[in-house]
Amino acid sequence: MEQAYTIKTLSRDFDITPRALRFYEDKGILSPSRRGTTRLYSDRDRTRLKLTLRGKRLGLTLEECREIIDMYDPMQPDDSRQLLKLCQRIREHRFTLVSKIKDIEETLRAMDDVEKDCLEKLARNLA
Amino acid sequence: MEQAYTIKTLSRDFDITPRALRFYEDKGILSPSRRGTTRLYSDRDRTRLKLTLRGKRLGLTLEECREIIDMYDPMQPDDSRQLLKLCQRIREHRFTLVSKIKDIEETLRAMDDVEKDCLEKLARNLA
DNA sequence: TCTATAGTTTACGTTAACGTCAACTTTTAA
DNA sequence: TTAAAAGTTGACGTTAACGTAAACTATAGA
Repeated sequence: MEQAYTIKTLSRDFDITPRALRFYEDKGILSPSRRGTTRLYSDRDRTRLKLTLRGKRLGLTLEECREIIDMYDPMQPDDSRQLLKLCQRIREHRFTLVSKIKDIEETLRAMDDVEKDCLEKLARNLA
Repeated sequence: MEQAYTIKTLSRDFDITPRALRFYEDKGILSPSRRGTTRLYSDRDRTRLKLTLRGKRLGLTLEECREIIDMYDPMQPDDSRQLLKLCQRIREHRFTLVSKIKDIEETLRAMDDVEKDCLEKLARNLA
């Protein structure tokens, strides 16, 4: 069954402000229905929000988040031309994500080195 | 031997504007020396810049980049107290990086699903 | 019924990360 | 020597992503 969320519960669940949720609506990321004048968020809104926040953590802008989420939204076209385009976009996106992982792994390696030096110094200090 | 880079070559090498380099200097990330009034960037500046841009790609602010880079900068203290603190910061940082990798991996999985659906639809269209 | 609590819109404020002049100096190549 | 190219310092402009305050409305519980 379709669950509906108020702006407060959703903001609590994801630890963001109501202001942010309204802002995301302005940007076309969320599109809650209304009971009277009050916003009611659907499960679809919920997952789109989740994806948005994940994208943000990875350094994407809200606009980029929206593009990608729209692109992957369940309702895919039947048009072969569009489908092919989607596949290509996926390839590109995968590429940037993989290179991001590489960035992170390089950073982790550097951190390991520093940590090693650090522990060695500590050891010498204790000796 | 110590290499020195002009603002133009450095901006070309990393594909950013001179304005950005001056801005990073304002923010305490770079500290080029001067020949007269002209900036001369060292190898240290170069690696700090590289790390900064990597941090940016991962969604860090310039301030966060600076903090982390300063923290990891070769000249580590000898004070055990400081060294221990550094180790703890490394642990925390490692944690956020690892969770970022998880975010990416989840995204990649979702992309795989979409791609699969996409290719299946394409196949049906051709049949 | 009345008040407290959520919710709404409108609008201006703020911070980060530069872009974009403008006005000036310095250096390099012809 | 002189003109073009590169560099410098202000200073103001811009965009993203909200924060914040004001002024108002709706609704739910005592």
